[in-house]
Amino acid sequence: MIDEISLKILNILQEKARIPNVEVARQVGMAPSAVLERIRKLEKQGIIDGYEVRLNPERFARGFVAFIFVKAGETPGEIPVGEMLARIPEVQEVHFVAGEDAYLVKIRVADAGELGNIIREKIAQVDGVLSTRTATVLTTFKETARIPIGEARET
Amino acid sequence: MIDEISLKILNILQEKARIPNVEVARQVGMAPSAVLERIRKLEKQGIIDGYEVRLNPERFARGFVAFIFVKAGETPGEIPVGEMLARIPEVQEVHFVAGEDAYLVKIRVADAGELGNIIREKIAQVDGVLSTRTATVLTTFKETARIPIGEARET
DNA sequence: GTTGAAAATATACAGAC
DNA sequence: GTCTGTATATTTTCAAC
Repeated sequence: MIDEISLKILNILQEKARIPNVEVARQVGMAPSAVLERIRKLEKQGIIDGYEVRLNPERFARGFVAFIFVKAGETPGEIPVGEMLARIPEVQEVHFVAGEDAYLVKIRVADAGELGNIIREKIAQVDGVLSTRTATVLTTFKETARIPIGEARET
Repeated sequence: MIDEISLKILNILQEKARIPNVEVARQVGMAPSAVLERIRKLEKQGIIDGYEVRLNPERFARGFVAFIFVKAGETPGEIPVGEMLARIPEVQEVHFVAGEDAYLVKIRVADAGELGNIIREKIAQVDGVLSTRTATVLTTFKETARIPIGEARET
């Protein structure tokens, strides 16, 4: 479904998404129009989901990362706790994890103080939340949304 | 350090990073050249870190997410466990978290089987790794690297 | 920051494979 | 169906203000 050339194009875009089309064409050795057509098709097929700018969190007072396990006892018929948590702007990720009826929440804030405020004022207030357990991050070694492609694992 | 106009530009780019410059200029009501100059400056200042294409993980057999707590007893003088974990391609995030001498690892794989393989063959093999505890994700409610800007929180 | 013109790039399209 | 090559439209770049 995805051939070698498209994989190469995707790899180039993963490296540097704002690269001009002609440059991509040069790197894969094809005419720009052909590359453009492929990219448009990858977008329409939903293989390319979109393009994002990556901002430096430190520069926006968002350098402090924490993961919070949120235990919830859902009440049927209401908005799921996960959706309520997702609406908090500082929250970047909300996953429901197996095994303990809990959500795992990734959050980015300025410092420990702000973290405490949000847990108390926003997370604990969500209907159905029973308890939270927080793990604050001291050092980040890797943080990317990139997925390795090229080993012919396409579906 | 960042004024209203640059914030607006960043918000537009966060919405849709591959938008043409002239379109950004239209939206902020300035000349394209001025917008370009601002963007270049934001890039040089490291406020804009880069641009990324967002690929659909499902289409690359990477729809299964898990978080793994990796307990480690570091041996001084060697490569930190966190760095070794970061080198595993399927691993998207590695954080050292406070309180339990443990790393929190986010990983994307095809399925539970592949997860088991990687834990056994790659993670458990890293020098200094003592034990792992895995939480597999059943549902993801939110997953973004976007940080809310605009509330004048800039540093 | 703006304008305006030159250069580069993106897009659409016709024809070859 | 995908590629190349060409034309046309749009955007980027850069100098002058």
